[in-house]
Formats: sequence, structure tokens, C-alpha cells
Amino acid sequence: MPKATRRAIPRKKPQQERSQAMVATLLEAATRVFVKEGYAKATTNRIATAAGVSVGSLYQYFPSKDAIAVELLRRYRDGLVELVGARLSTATPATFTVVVRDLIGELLRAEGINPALHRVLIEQVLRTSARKEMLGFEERLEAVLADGMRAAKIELRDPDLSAFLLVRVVLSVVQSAVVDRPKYKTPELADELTRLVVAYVTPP
Amino acid sequence: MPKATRRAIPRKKPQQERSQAMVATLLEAATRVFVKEGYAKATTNRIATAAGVSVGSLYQYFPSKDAIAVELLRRYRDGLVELVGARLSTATPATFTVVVRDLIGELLRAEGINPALHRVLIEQVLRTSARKEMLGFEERLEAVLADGMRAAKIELRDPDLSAFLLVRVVLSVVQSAVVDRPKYKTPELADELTRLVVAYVTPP
Amino acid sequence: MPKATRRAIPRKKPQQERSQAMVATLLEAATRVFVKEGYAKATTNRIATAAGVSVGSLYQYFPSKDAIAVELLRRYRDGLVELVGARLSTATPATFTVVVRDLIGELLRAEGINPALHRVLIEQVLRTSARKEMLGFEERLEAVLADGMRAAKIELRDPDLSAFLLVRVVLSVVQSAVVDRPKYKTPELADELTRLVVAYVTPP
Amino acid sequence: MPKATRRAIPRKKPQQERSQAMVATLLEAATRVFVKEGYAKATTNRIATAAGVSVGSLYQYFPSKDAIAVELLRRYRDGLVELVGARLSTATPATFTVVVRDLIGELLRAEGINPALHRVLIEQVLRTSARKEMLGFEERLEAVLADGMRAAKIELRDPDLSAFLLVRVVLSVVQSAVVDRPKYKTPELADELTRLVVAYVTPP
DNA sequence: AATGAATGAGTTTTCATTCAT
DNA sequence: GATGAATGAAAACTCATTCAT
Repeated sequence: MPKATRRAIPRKKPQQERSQAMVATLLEAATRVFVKEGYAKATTNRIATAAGVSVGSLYQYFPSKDAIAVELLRRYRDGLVELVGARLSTATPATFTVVVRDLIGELLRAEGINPALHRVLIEQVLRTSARKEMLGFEERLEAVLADGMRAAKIELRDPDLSAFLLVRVVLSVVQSAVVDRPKYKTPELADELTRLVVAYVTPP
Repeated sequence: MPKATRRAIPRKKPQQERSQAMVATLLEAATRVFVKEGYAKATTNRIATAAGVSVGSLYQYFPSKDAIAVELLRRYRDGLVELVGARLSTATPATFTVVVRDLIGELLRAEGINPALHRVLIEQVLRTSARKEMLGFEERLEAVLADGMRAAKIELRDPDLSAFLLVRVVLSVVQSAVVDRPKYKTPELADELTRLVVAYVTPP
Repeated sequence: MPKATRRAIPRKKPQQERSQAMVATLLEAATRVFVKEGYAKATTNRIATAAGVSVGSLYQYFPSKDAIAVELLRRYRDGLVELVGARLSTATPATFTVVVRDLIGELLRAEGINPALHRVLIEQVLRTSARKEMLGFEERLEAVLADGMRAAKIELRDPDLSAFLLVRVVLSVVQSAVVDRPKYKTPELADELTRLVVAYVTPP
Repeated sequence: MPKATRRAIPRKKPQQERSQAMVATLLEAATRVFVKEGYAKATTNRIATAAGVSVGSLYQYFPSKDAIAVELLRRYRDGLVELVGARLSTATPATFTVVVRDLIGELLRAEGINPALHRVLIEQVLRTSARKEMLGFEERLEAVLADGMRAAKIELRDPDLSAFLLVRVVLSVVQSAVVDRPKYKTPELADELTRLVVAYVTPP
């Protein structure tokens, strides 16, 4: 693991069909290897092999192992913000509970996002060049959430603090549920988590 | 990551004063380095240097890099279970809220308990050695929590599921607060988190 | 051959006996490998092996292959300037010719310097971070030479230009003689080169 | 330096117009890159890019990186022998000095003749392929020079040794002047170098 | 028991060369 | 012919671990 700092941003914007496919293949393989081996034990050669390509090709698209992590995280982050934004934007006072429940259900089913991957990577990337870029992520999520709650006429004494809390609460539970404990059935867990959220935001 | 790791359990139980001090020094240094660099980028030399000793000395007390992580995790786990158990065991229906608030406050101020560090380590260590040892940890915490709630006459439809939820909820918020966002003042955050917990466990 | 620029200056000032020996061993091995294989074909592993040590040790003392070349060149340069300075400082009008002859003889016998090595390295290092440091070398040689000629009461219309010329002339002939053509007997070549120099600096 | 080199002689004699142009373009680009980066750091991709073509095209005309160096060296060698031979063949005892001065001037201004480049390449190429081909080069130059001096009725005690000396002397000064020190004006340098040569070959 | 130089297997990374398009 | 993505052998470099002092 060389010491010298290297680029952690993608080497080039893939624009051709083939490139897109290559990047996708590599990211999928990297996801598998990162989740299976952990970041430290995942080697570029292993990732390339898992993707069925040569290391050289990997380096054609990513300048370093960290760059792969950064890209993966970027996609995760964007997917999550988009999903949460889309669902909450439809919330009204009347539908808030059901919207939250559906959103949580979707998150637990890991549709479009991969909490396991996220958990492996976040610590690495947080110490990386891409730190700053990533930093805005939770804020964006909180903003999206605060918007949704406002639209649903949820009244809170400190909406920002509550958004901060809720983002963590939901993500961590989703993460734990998906990664560590497949023992809890999704619907029950979604119900219970929804209950927790609703109890918090709707004073008795 | 050169050379495969061998033993991941401490080479010996240090009993002498000096040994104890050495181990403590090394663990503190390791904590700093792991948090600052991430597990993958933390080298044994860097840890030794941070502790002000030679690598050789490090290996006198820990048979491998992973063993350091394991020991750190072990202490974290034991400390946390003990703290939570001690506090909750005093809870009565009348004091539950205040006990929870105090516990959360303590966690937020805790020194030996560094969720950020342990999040990093768990990813690495859970995949290798010590997996088994660590595995029961969350269950123990949940059990301790469930006991506490039962003592406080908290009624829940699925106490286990609720314990699972609450453990995650509290730890993740504590972690985020400590690591990412020192912007929220501890007391306010503790209050709000307590409110969330209480709202969930005490139906209106 | 990695692209990223790395340090080309020695990683640390060797001060211990052992370190000194290690550095010396490595530089000698590097000299052999560079001369035998050429710069491009000389690998750090080959150099380490030739030195009878591990690659790791090589990198303990030199941060990169280029750094070895730079150090080698630095030593060559210093040795040469010192030798030329020492010899010429003794020159008087009466002894100039014999001093020059002796100096040339010494250079041809490669005592303390290694023109073959120099030839391999100069082109590489000239394109390196150490460029600037190395740049003063010829100037220093020229200055030393100009001093010597002045002491010997040599009269020239443009002493700087002549020093420039003479430095190149002598070094290139020495280099070619040592490296390419061991066919010319040293004494005859020294005589002839001396004749060339003397004919140039002492107008008829 | 990945992958061993194979052929080092041109894949084919380019006879079409287009091919000729392509070869010329590539050699010019290679010259620039070799001079700027050094042989070891010059990659085939960089050369191709500098030539404004793809790597594939490069390999259409040269079977290997070394083959480019060889071809460059071949052209250098042939051009130099031809130039020196042509100029010196016209020398008579009366015109020798002026012919030498003109030749030196031409070398200093020469474009296709780039001693700096060839110094880089010779180190690499002389150790690998083409060694044999290149070996006769200096001898040919020396022979051409000896012929010229004979025609000019220059009397020397060891004409071969003198030719050896003079070839090195002139080429090294030309090289240094072109590469390292653009500070010396061409005419003055040519004059002074001529003076050196003439002083040597024409005893007082 | 402490030290830190030495080791070398294991990584990351490069780049000459090929070949499908 | 031209292209440039893909290849993978080989290079550079790192770092967990050992062991002589």
C-alpha cells in the first residue's frame, strides 16, 4: 500500500458505451470484494479478477484503490439522497406516516443502495481526499428530510437537530438490519422503526 | 498489506505495573492512529512511534496488528455493557426517563467509549480473527437493555426488537455526534435523544 | 516504473556505522548494476540482490531508484572537483604541463571516479529533481580549472570559454577512453591529451 | 519496465509517401520525448501522443521501443559521417582551418544531429539490440577524419589516436554547447574550438 | 525487556505490446 | 491502415514481523 498520495477521483469521465460497462463491472466487483473482505484486505488485483478483467484495465479507469471507494460512495450517496427526496416530496400531513413506512421498507430492502458497502467504505473515505465532497452528504439528506417534514406540517422545536437525529437513527438501523441481523423480518422492523419515528415527530 | 497475520489474541496477560502502563500507552496510541488514518493506513510503526516506543516493544505486548484492534474492541464492548448495565439496573418506572438521559449524557461525554474508532475496527476485525468473541456483544447489550426496561415496567409489543432498535439508535447518534458534528451541544442533543427514546417506549 | 514523482534525495543521513556500511554497499552494487545493465534495465530488486540485502533495506536508505542515481552522481561530482582542485592548486608556470599530464593520467586510471557510471547516469539525473543541484557541477569544475590556469600564469583571451572547452574536452575523452576503448594504452593517451591541452593553452 | 522487448529492427522498409511521413513524424516526436524525459521515462504512449497518432500506429512502423532508438541512432550516425566526410574531403593544406571552422559551425547549428539525444540512447541501445550495428560508428567517423587530415597534409605522430581524440573533443563540446549552455554564442565557440583543434594538429 | 535495522512476501502500479473494431 | 482499450508480466514500493544487539 504505497504511501504517496494519489488521485482519488476517477481518471476520466467514461463516455463511451464500453467504458460505462467497464466502470460498472469494476464497481460491482469492487462492491463484492469490499463487502466480503473488508477494505484493508481487498486488493486491486482481487477486484480486477473479480471483475473478470486485468489490473491494467482497472487502472485505466481508476487511479487508485481509494478512487474506487470514493466513486462507490458517491453513487451510494447520490442514490440515497435522490430516493429519500423523491419519496418525502410526496408527503402530506395525511400521508406522512405511510410515506415514512414505505421509505423505510424500501431502504430495508436495499433497493438501489447498499448499506453493507457503505459501512465498509465510509471510514476509509472519511480520511481521504474526497472527504470534503462527502461531507455535504448528510447535510443534504437532513435538508431533504427537513423539507419533507415541513411539507407534512410536522412541528418540532428544533427541526435541524431533529433531522440530524432522524437521519442517523434510520440509516443506522437500516444498516444494522441489512448487514448484521437478517433475523428480523423486514415488515415488522419497518413497522417498528416507523412507529419510533412517528412517535418522535408527532407529539402525543 | 504484507505478510499474513498470525495470532490475534494477546501474547500474555500483562500483570506487572509496567506492562499495564505499556499496554495502556499502546492502546491509546493505536486509538489515535486508527482514528486519524483508518485501519488500513495505520502501520505498526506509526502506532509504536505515536506511543513513543519501538515496534519491537509493541510486539512484546501484542502479537499482531489485529490483536491490538481486538483488544480495543474487547475493552470497548466490556466498558459499554458494564456502563449501560450499571445505569439501567437502577431504573424504576419513576426514574426511567432521567436514567436514560443521564446514560445518554454519559455516553456523549465518554472517553473510553469511542464509537467512531470501533466502527472502523469492527469492519476489519469482524472479518478475521475474534469474530466469534465479538459476536455476542450486541446481543449482550440488547439483553442488558431489555432487562432495564423490564425493571422500569416499560411495556412493548416486541421487547427484543425494540432493544435492537434502541441500541442502534443511541449508539449511532452518539457516534455521529462525537465524530462528525461537534456542532450540537451535548446537553441539547442528550435531551432530544432522550425525548426520542422516551416517546418511543412510553406510548401516549 | 511508477509515474508519480517521488523523493530523489536520500531518505535519511546515515550516521551510524552500520548505516554507512549499508549505504556504501548499496551504492557499490548500484554502480555495478547500472554500468552492466544500463539505467532503464536496472531494477531496485536487482540492485538489492547485487548488494546482498533485501529490497526493503534499499528503501530504508533510498526513497527511489532515482535517489540512488542522484547520490552516486553527487559523490562522483564531489570526488572529481576535489581531485582536480587538489592537483591544479599545485600548478606553477613551470610545472603546469606535468601537473596536467599527471591529472589526466589519474583520471584515465579512474582513481576515485567512475566515468562509465557517470555516463550512464548523467542523462537520467539531468531530468530529475536533483537537476538544479547538479547543475553547478560543471561550473565548479570550470572555476577550479580557471583558478589553476591563472596560478600557472596561463594567458587566454576568454578564460571562461576556455575553461568550458577544456572541461568538456578532457572529461569526454577520459570517458570514451575508459568506457568504449580500452585499446589505447593509458600513458600514450595521457600524453596525447596533454599535448592537446598544452598546445591550446600555450600559444606558440 | 514491463514485458521484454522483441524485435529491434524496423518491421518494414516504409516506401510509400505516407509511411515516410509517418516515420518522420514519429522519430521527431520520439526525439522530443527522449530528450525531455530520458529514455527510461519515455513511454510508447507518450511518443505516440506527441506524434499525434495512436500507439497502434507507432507499432505499425516500429516493432518496439528500442527499434525507435536504433533508427534514431542509425540516422544520426549516417548523417554525421556523411556531413563530416563531405566537408573534410574538400580540405587542402591551405583550407584546413577554414573547413574545420565551417564544419564545427555547422555541427553547432545542426538540427538532425542532436548529440544530447544520442548520448541518452547510446547508453540504452548499446547494451541491447543493435549493439553490433552501432559499434563501427565511431571507427567510421575516425576513419573519415583521418582521411581528411591526410588529404590536408596534417602530420601527426599517431593519426589514429589523434582522430579518436578529435572526434570526442569536437562532439562533446558540440553536445555541451547545444544542451547545457546556450550562453556561449555559436560563432565565438566555433572559433575557439577551431583554435583548439588547429593548435593541436598544426605544431608550432 | 527494549530497540530498530533487516527482511521479503505481498501490494500497488506501470507500460510495452496486442488485437478487435 | 488506424485506433485505443485491454492485457498482464514485471517493476516499484510498503509494512507486518523478526531477531541480533
